[in-house]
Amino acid sequence: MSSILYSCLRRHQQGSACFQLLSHLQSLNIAQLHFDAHNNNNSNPSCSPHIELQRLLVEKSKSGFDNLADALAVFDKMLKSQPLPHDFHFNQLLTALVRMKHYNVVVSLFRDMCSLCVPIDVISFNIVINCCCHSNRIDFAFALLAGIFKRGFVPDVFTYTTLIRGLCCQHKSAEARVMFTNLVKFKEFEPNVVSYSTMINGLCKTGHTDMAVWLFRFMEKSECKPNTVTYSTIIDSLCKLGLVEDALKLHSEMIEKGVLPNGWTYASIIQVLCKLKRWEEVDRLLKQMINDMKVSPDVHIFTILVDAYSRSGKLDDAKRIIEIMNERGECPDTVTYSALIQAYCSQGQTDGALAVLNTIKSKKMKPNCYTYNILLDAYCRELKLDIAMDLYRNMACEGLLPTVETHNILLHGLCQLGISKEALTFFYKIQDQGHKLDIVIYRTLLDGLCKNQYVDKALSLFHLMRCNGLIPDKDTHNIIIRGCLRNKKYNEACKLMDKMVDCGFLADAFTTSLLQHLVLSEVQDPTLLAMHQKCLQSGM
DNA sequence: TTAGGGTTAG
Repeated sequence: MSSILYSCLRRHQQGSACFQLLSHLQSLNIAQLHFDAHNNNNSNPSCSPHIELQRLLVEKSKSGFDNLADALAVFDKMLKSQPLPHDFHFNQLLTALVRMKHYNVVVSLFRDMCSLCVPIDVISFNIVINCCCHSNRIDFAFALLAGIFKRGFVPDVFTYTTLIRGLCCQHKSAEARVMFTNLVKFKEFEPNVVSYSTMINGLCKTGHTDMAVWLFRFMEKSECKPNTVTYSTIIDSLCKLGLVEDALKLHSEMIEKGVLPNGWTYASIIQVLCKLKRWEEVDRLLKQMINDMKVSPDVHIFTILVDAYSRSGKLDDAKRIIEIMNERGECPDTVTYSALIQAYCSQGQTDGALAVLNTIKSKKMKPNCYTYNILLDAYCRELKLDIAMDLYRNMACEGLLPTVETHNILLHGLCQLGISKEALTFFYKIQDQGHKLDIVIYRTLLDGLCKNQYVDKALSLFHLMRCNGLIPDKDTHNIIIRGCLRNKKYNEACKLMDKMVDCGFLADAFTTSLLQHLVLSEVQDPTLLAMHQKCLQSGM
C-alpha cells in the first residue's frame, strides 16, 4: 500500500467511533479467516437448501423490499440457515437495502455479519463503504478500507471510486485529487470511465472546473475515453458558470465524436438557455433532442421548462407544458407543480395557484415546504395574512415542518401589514417551539419593528441576538441604524455606527443616503453632522 | 451482488 494511502487512512481514522469499528474489525480478522476456510468447503450453492431464499433475493435486490421489517426478517432467516448462504446472497440483501436508502441499517447489519462470522468479500466491503459515504461518514469508510487490507483482500476500482466520491461529497476534493493521482502513480488502481467521471464531477462541484477540464482532456488522450456522463458533467459545470458557448461547443464536439447526449446533457444546456431567455435556441435543442437524438424529454426537463416560463411571466406557456406532459403520459411531480404554482403567483393569480395545490393533493402527492412557501409568500404580498396563516396551519396538519423561510415569509407579511406586535408574538412563539431562527429572520423583524415605530423593541432584540448565538452582520447593523435615524434616536444611531465600524462594517448606500437627507433637511443636529462627517471620511 | 452526472427558495 502506498504512503499516500496510509496518510489518507490516518487522517480519516481519528473519530473514536471509527477506532472502535476498526479494532472490532481487526479482532474479528483471525476468526474470519478460519471461517472463510470452513465456509468455502461447505457453501456449494448447487446443494444449498435455500433455493426459495435465493429466488427472493434476486427479485428484491432489483425491486427492493416492501418495507424494512421484511428485509430484516430475511436477514434473520439467512443467519439461521445451515449452512450459511454464500457471501453473494448476503451482498444481494445489502444491495436491496441500499436501493431503499437504508444506509445506516446496512452498516449495522455488516457489523452483525462480522460478529457472527458470516462470509464477506471485497464486494460486501464496497457496499458498506458506499453506505458510509452516503451517511457522510468518510471516517468509517476509510476504517473499512483498512478492514479490507487486514483481511487480506485487495481493494478494487469500485472501492477507490467510492472513496473518491465520498471525499468529494465531504468537500474534500483536494484530498480526493491527491488520492486519485497517487493511486494511479503507484499503480494501486487503474481508473475506468466511472472513476474519471467521479473525480471530474467532484472537481466541478467544488469549484475546480478548470482542473476538471484538464483531467477531461487528459482522459481524452488516454485509453479510457470520456462517455456521455463525463461530457454531461463538464457541460453542466460550464453551464452553471455561465460559459454557455463553451458548453454548446462541447455538446457539438461530443456528437461529432459519436458520444450521444442524453436527457441529462440537454437538461443542463436547456436550463441555462432558458435563464438567458434564448428561447429560439431552446426550441432548436428540444427539436434536436427529440427528432435527431430520439431522446424523450422527461419530468426533469419539463420541470426546467415550466420553471423557466414561470420566471419569465409566461403562465400560458407553463400551463401548455403541463398539458403536453399529460398528453405524453409524463406525470408532473411536486417540483413541476411547485414551479406552476410560482407561475400563477407571479401573475397575481393566487386562486389559480391554490387550485394547483389542491390538484397535487387530489393526485395523492405530497406538497413540500417549498410549495407552501411560494403560496404563503404570494398571499402575504397580497396582505391576506388570514389565508396565509390557514395554509401555515395546514402544513402542520400534513406533518410538514415549516422551514426558517416559511417563518420569515410570515413575519415579513405581518410586518408589512403594520401589525408588528403580532409579528413579535409570532417570533416568540416560534422561538419557544424550538424552530430555527437565523439572521434573516432577525433582519426581517428588526426592519418591521423599526418601520412601525417599535424601535425600542427592535433595539432590545438587536442586543439579544448575540445571546441567541447570532452575530449581527452588516445588513443587520444598517437596518437598526436606519431605524434609529428614522425615529430620531440620533445618539443611539451614532453609537451603533461606531460599533458597526469596530466590527469591520461600513454604512451601506441606503444608510448614507438617509443620513444625507436628514443632514440637509433637519435642524442642524451635531450628532447627525458628526455621523455624516465620519461617513464621508471613511468613504462610506 | 458493489462505484459516476440533474430541477424548486426569502
